[in-house]
Amino acid sequence: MAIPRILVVDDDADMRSMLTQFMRQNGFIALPASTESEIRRQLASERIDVILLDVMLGDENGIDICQSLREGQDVPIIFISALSADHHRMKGYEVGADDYIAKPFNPKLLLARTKAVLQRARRTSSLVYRRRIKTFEFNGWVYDGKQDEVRAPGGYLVSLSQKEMGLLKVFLANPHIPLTRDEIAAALDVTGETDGAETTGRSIDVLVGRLRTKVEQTPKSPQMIRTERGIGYVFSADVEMRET
Amino acid sequence: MAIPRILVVDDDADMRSMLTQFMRQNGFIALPASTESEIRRQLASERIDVILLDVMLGDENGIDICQSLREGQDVPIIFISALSADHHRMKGYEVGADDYIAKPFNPKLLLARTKAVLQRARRTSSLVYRRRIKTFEFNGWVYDGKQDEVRAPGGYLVSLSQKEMGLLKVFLANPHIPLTRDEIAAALDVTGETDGAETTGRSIDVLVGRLRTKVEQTPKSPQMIRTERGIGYVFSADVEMRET
DNA sequence: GCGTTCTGTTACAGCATGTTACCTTGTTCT
DNA sequence: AGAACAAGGTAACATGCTGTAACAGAACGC
Repeated sequence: MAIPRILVVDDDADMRSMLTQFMRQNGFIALPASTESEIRRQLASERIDVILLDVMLGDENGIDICQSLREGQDVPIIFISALSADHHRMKGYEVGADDYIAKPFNPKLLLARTKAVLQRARRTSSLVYRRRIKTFEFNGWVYDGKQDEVRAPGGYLVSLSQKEMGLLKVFLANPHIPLTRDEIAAALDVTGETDGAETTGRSIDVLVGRLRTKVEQTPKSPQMIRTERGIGYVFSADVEMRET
Repeated sequence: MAIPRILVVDDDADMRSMLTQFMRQNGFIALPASTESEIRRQLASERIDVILLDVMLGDENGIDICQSLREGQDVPIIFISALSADHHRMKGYEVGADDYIAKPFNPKLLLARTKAVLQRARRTSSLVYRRRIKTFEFNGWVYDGKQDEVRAPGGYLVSLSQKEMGLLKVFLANPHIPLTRDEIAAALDVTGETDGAETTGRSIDVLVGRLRTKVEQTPKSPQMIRTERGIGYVFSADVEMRET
């Protein structure tokens, strides 16, 4: 594919130029921006493949910007932030970011994540569920994004742990697409301190098993969450998404 | 038949010219294209026997293109991709590709596959079952593509392993056509890293045997999956396909 | 601080798949 | 027809992958 174009958004001039230079040295086309209006101007005039967005932009708030961009756009967004507190906020609040990196960050990690996000975007919808989509329906089940809760076919509320819920959302955002354990892990640990390549052991398997016991009628012969031997897992139910 | 005409689709100019030249040196007529609209223009104005399609086409997505081409056309398509992750996607999501090659690819392999696809196309429908076909019926048996499950004449669910299921699908897509072990192996492992010529040993035989024990009433004298001595196997039942 | 819930790790058991070896069946040549 | 050979069938084994129970540490709520 053509060279990826990255929009670097930061109101601190040093940081901005540092980032753009770094990305350029690594084979990307990096464009700087410092305010929301600049972002919009760039988006309108150029093809942009991914946005690196500092959470704290002086007056403007990165999270708000992200959400408002999401209204119309579908460009992948990676957040950068110094505050570990933001972390938690992002986790709970579904902002619509595709990934998240803490400052000071490991350059290699930033590169790895950027590439991962690009690849993902190129293929299909991104791994991360988007905020504006409010509800998912599958096989009579409903995930209500507003309440962040899941209901079984009868309408009964099913309580999932955070990770289980996260995993389900990853599946819902990628129905019929086989996901590797690594991809799932990357999508779940927005925090992931580890370098890209590593495996977390069998934790994904166990998590999948736990989710199956809660959402599959017969966990022993799963209908929705299928195993792809040697590859990973696929969510094989048709998923309907609604915004209302 | 006349000289085969190949449409080489890649947005990277170097890659495109490399591929077209290579194919020309090997006796094909190669036509370049870089966008979906170019593909459609070529298809409309020329006879095209096979399309080599890069999965990643900058803005446009090869997989989407493939699917949309499939709506109207039946031209064989061979995917080319650098990402081994795409692999998995293609496997799960039944895209309608006829074959798949990883980049960097072995030129000999590319040639072999292209020729194989051409021959196949000359015979009948391609080896790969198409996603839009939802259901196959044969001898009272039903393969339900939506659930990806198989039911015996009484309506009983029969559990097949992934490979067994894959093999069955290959047969269903090619009823009455003798398939060599190589063809079957190629259709099953979309991964096929091995060079074209090799045999995988007896694994196909064993797999056929296993499938027979599950779907043949009398596995000892198989009715549907017949052996063609010195050649391979034929699925000799009439298959009815439905989309609903 | 203390119990509860969540999450990751480990270990073991059970499949799925490929390989090998031996047997059966079919073919070919005298 | 019979011997010699080739090709396919399949049981038995080997291996690697997955499911899951059980444990331990971490996170959380009160």
